[in-house]
Amino acid sequence: MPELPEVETVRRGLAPVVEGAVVNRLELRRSDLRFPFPADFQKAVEGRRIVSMGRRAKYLLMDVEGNHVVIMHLGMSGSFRTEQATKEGAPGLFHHQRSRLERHDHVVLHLTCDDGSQARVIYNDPRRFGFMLLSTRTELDDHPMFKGLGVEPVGNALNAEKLAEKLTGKKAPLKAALLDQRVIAGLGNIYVCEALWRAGLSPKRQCHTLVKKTGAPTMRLLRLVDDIRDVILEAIEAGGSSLRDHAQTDGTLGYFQHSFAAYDQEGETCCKDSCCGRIKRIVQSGRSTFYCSRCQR
DNA sequence: AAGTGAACCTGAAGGC
DNA sequence: TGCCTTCAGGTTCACT
Repeated sequence: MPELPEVETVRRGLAPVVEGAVVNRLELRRSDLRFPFPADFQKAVEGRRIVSMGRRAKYLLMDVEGNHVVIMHLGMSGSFRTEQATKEGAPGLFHHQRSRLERHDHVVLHLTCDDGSQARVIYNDPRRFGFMLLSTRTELDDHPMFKGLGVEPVGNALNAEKLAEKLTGKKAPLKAALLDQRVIAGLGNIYVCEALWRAGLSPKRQCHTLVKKTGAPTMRLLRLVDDIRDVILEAIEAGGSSLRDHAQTDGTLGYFQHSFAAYDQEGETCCKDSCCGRIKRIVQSGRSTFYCSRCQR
């Protein structure tokens, strides 16, 4: 479930539970996900207070007292859920309120929250493309995972001039460039398809055609930047997209999937104003692209 | 150098 | 029912 809006939704779900909480125990139920867990993972986290839960692109960043930062990525199928004991319940009751752990629950954070209640934060990931790594606040920007990462698609970081720079001279299809995390960090297959549909741009169009000879962005690139920003903000607002599993840590579903105009809409009529084309599915560098060949040029 | 495709891993869905 | 194939929100690595 992991493009930027889904990761941001997870961050917002986790923050109120984990911020200010002390990690009593970090339970690792296997030795690795995509990568082995850091050797000193438990030592860095156990007994310490969690300062904040942040995000960069599709990465979750958990700041722990003592300068450590846990870098977390959800891969394709990673999700978090939280369980909290009610404050009213006697401490002993908590044990009975907990659900059983399920298949693919790989990591459990046992917490004492800042209001004194007990909680568990459980990471589940069937495909194990996700990972957890350790860094420090001071070294974070130099971490190989973040070095070379592009700008965030929302806020002031993304602007047409900067994007034009990245696309100049590139013959690659637009779809591939927008998926490239070194260009813009946080977009994935869904939101690239949606942004291109909104901007009326073909995913097959070559990147350099959106840049003037002078290196300045074309009108169409300006439009694309706005559409990227809009679609990401709307998706965050909707709590992300829930496809095969839950997007939110309390088990509720995001609902942006009901707003898809292109993604996973193969065969549907294009709902752009006066366009009555059909959404097609093609494959680009091994991944599905959904678009309307009538209005996306 | 840049661009495409396979690989990593499991589960769900569809066809026969 | 079961078996087989295909596909999935990501990233990296090995080939043209």
